[in-house]
Amino acid sequence: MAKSTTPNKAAAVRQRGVTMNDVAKHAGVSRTAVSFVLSNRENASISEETRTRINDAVQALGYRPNAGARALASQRSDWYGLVTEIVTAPFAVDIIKGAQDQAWLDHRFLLIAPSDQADAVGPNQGLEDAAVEKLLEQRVEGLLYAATFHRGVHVPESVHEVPTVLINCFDADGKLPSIVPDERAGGRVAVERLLQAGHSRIGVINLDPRIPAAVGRLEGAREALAGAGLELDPELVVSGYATADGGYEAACQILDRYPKDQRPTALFCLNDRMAMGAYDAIKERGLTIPGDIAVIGFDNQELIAAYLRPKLTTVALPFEKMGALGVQTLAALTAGQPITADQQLVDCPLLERSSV
Amino acid sequence: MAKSTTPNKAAAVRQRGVTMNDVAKHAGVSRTAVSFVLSNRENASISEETRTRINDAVQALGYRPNAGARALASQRSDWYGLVTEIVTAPFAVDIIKGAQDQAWLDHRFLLIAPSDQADAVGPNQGLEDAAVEKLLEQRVEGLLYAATFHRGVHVPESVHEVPTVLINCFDADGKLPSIVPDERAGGRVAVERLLQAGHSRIGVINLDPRIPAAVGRLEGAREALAGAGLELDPELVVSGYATADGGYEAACQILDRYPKDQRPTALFCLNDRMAMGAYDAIKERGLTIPGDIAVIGFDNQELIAAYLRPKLTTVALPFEKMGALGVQTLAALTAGQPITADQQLVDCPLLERSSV
DNA sequence: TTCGGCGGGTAACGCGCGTTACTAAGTAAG
DNA sequence: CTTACTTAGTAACGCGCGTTACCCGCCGAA
Repeated sequence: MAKSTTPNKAAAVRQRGVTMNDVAKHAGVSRTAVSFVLSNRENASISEETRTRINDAVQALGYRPNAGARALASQRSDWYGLVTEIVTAPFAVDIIKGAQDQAWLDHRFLLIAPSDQADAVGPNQGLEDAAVEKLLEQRVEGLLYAATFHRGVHVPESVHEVPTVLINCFDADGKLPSIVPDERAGGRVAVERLLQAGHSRIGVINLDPRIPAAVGRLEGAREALAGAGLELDPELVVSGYATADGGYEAACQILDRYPKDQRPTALFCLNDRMAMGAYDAIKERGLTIPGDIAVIGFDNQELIAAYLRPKLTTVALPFEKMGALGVQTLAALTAGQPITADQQLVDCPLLERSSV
Repeated sequence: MAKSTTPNKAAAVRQRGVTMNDVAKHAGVSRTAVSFVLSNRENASISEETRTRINDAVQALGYRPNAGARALASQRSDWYGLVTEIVTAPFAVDIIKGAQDQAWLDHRFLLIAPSDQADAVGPNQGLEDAAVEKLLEQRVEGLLYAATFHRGVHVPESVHEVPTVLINCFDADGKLPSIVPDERAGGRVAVERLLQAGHSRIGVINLDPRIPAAVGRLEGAREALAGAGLELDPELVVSGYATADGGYEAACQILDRYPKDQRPTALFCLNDRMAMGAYDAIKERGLTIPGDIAVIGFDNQELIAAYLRPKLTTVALPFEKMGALGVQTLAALTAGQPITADQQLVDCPLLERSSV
């Protein structure tokens, strides 16, 4: 095939890398000694002199340990598997970042495999099972299972063979530990912020009321209002599609329904995309943000929130933190901590920008 | 530590998984036979009967091959390494998706390691080298190196130990093959679209003129105009920060500089964030999109382009395709194809929405 | 002198699997 | 009846490393 003379060393002869044995010979010691030094065992007695001889040999030969062989011999791979639809539908990528960073700190590797939960009945049916299977073949020590949006999920059977933690979703069968955003506290903090800014008549642009996010955030809003001695006016809550268009329409409804002096002075949009649409509705009516109407969002989709004009004050979904926490939890489990099915709630911090 | 009685099988006794030997015993044959069957070797002669006996045993015992051991014995890992800052700054996540999908098809695994090119002088100095080192310890057969935005990069020395392909960036030292978007063709197609819609006076909101994306896209715009017998009026090209604010200001300049009848009727924004700002400037002046001013963007940042109102017509950066192509190219290299330093250009398709 | 302990190592087994001999029985050709 | 060739398999080595059991020489104590 390769007729050109351009060298491709790596492929031409898959050159035997330098092994521990080579190092041992070079240093004039046994391979065992090398092993002891490299994994600096406490109770091994190697003189300082040979120790440096060995280290020198490692340097000289450019020795690089073979992780696979080590895994085989030591019966531990230092790998976690992350199976997620985020690979196919990147919305919550920061989960990967958080998990990756934490894993890196813990000297572990993340094997990322694609899932496709979203249309598990579609053509990709089985992809997920296959992914888990592949990960188990790699002898991962634990599994992380992450979703793009907060919801209940059914996981493949085989995840139970190994410690598993769910991220941004929870086990519909109630057996596995999970890590999810504290939607309720987030909703509370959002509305409290509006109250604090002097608003008392607050419109809510709601998501599909059946999803956990909507339930939690709305509940939080209610709590915040209650804390100020107010109640949530059901008339001020309008649901819409979770898009800019949906937000636009919902905002139009709310804004046009009342005479000027009864109009809400603030909108709590349950996600940033809807806030984006609400912006248009508000501007279209010649109103200013936050002067006439304050807007607060949810999700902190950077691309929207940070680039809207004025920049959108919003509640952030703690993807990165959830990812990190997932790895930490998994580390505890693989270390032998008993597996329970509890949910860890992670705070959704308020991000102050300029729309309130 | 674990005082609770909740079981944690996986950690309690790291139970020896069932091995090929177990399967062999169960089927009453030698391990070799099992190996032959499982890797269904052509030239091995195993009777149909024992073949099914073995397969049955595999099923019965729930045997799962140990990928690590296989890699060790066969001297091939089936792993590619992907080192990228995308993990830390997710903008071009779709590269990962494309690569992942293709790898999956090729029965290979992607080991994703973080880089931090962006601030390679910062606290993460060395992260990248460490990442490559770790990947090599895992005996990856090839490396993918991806950047979040199109530019020249310097790669760690050790990548040369193994076939390597750059994605969305190119080797500043001119040694490695790379895969980059065809910015020029993209710029051309964008402006051609505007010309086709009848616009001849086109304003350009430019990026920092030094980056490859700006150079290419502008060049393409120039070509398109030349194709229509027009020239690019330098006065109509305004550079700004690559943000919504930058786009807003640049658009203001262009729109306010001319009397109504000399005003450009279309804006080519070199990225979607700037287009987002341009939208505001246009709407603020009581103008409509695309009625009074047509707008076309670049990048296809879904979160912006698909949610702006009207939805933004834009040129897509082919992240996913580049990722896939990266894996394919790597596959060819690891198969022995000679390594050359050429760049593969990938088309940037026009995405028609509603702003033209 | 003998015994035990200690510092400084090493031989050798096994991790789970791919692979290359090699064997043993059956069959066909000479 | 040999010889040769196929069919159906197996024994055994090695991949690179962790780990356990053991060994050897030396020194101080009994």
